[in-house]
Amino acid sequence: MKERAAVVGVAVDVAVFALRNRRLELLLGRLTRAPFAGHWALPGGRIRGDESVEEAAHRELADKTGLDTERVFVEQLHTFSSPSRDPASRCISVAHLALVPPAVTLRMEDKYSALGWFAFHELPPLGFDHAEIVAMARARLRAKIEHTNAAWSLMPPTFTLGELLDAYSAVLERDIDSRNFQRRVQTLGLVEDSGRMQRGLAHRPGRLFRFKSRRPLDISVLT
Amino acid sequence: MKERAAVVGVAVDVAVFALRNRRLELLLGRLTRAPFAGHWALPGGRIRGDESVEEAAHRELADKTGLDTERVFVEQLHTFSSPSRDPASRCISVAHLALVPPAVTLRMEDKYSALGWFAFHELPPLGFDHAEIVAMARARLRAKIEHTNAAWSLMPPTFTLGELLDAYSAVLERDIDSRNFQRRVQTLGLVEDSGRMQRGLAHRPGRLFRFKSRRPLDISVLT
DNA sequence: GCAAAAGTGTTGTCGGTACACCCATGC
DNA sequence: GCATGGGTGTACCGACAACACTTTTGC
Repeated sequence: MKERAAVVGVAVDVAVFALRNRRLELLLGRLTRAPFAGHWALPGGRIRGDESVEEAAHRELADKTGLDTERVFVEQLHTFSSPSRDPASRCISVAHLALVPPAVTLRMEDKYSALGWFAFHELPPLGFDHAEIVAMARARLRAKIEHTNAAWSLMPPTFTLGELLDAYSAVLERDIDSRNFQRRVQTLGLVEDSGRMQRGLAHRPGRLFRFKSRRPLDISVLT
Repeated sequence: MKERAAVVGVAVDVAVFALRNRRLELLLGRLTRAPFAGHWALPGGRIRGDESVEEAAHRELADKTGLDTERVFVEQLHTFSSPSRDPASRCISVAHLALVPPAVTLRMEDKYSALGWFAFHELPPLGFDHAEIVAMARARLRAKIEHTNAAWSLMPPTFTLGELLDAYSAVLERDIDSRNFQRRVQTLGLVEDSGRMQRGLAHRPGRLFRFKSRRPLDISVLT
């Protein structure tokens, strides 16, 4: 092999997070092909000749979830490039972080024998170096939630402030004072009252809000 | 071309920053080979078969500056992958951010006809998409300086608190109250008095400090 | 003495945290 | 009534910005 022209494959892998059952869940597929056939892994695959890695990540996500580019938060995370990370062939992976709303219908492909959501604290063993990718994605998610409005992407179209708090609380894994949280979100002026309320609960119903804009902002809802 | 097995080259490019002449400067090389022969560009090149992109970035840096891995801050920045970014061949670039101390002796290679430091606000036109890389590196640098102790890597072995302030001030491009800055750095307890003082200046000499540890920390010296 | 940068002390203000308290719904 | 979560008001407290003031050098 000529040193200066190493043959290297380029793939993308996407850590897709959603809030389901009031906890953080991650999307995984069960691989059908070697290496790591039978193992669970992040959705991903080789990039094509005419697309950037971002386009490849969006394509992967659209293939699996049917979600279009507009409704999903996707951000490049890190490029993993250890020469030994793929035992079958030299292949680097440009890992991405994606955040999607709770209601998503999955679509299978022949590359996977199964596709499903896993509670973040109950993940199966993962193929390749995906455990490392997941750890970094988790850390990045925490940082994004703390310092930006990335939680927007995890919410359905309308939600109560209590549900928004649940999102923050699930990602940060700590309790947040709901009273201070409410005030803070309201005074930031980034949500607007949808005019509707929750119904049919055994407690005082909350107002249903929606985001004024889905635009990403470097605004911390916390401190 | 088969869609699933696109032939893609993988390169690294490194945005190397240093503080020289009390301002922020960037290391550039003048390319000798097409495309963009004669243009200035970030130091970089293809990765080899047996190394990760981080190792390739460190190798580039060692080749150009002689600095070893211990004395340099290097961090992956972003992977640039537009199919049209290199007009000669499909090649993605894993861009890195590097911070080095002021006293560095450069070493030329045949890949470049010149190698030198440029004041950040007086950069020449750059080849490839390196202007975009530089912009992102600059933004990342600002964020690192604000939220971590990354400035450590820009300082010589000993320095006065005034010089440390100059570093922050040059990167953030704003004035900082030197009195509050002093107190803050001292009370953080991350520097220690070297016992020596500045000499030969037309004003009160400052104490020379050194960092207790070069370890990267997520500690903000500012607010 | 004067200029310039190194340091120290003090004060006011802003923002977050903690928490007491009331409201609305189903059962 | 009771349980549960929604929502409002307020007081304390610490961190930081602002700035007055002193110190130490070279000329």
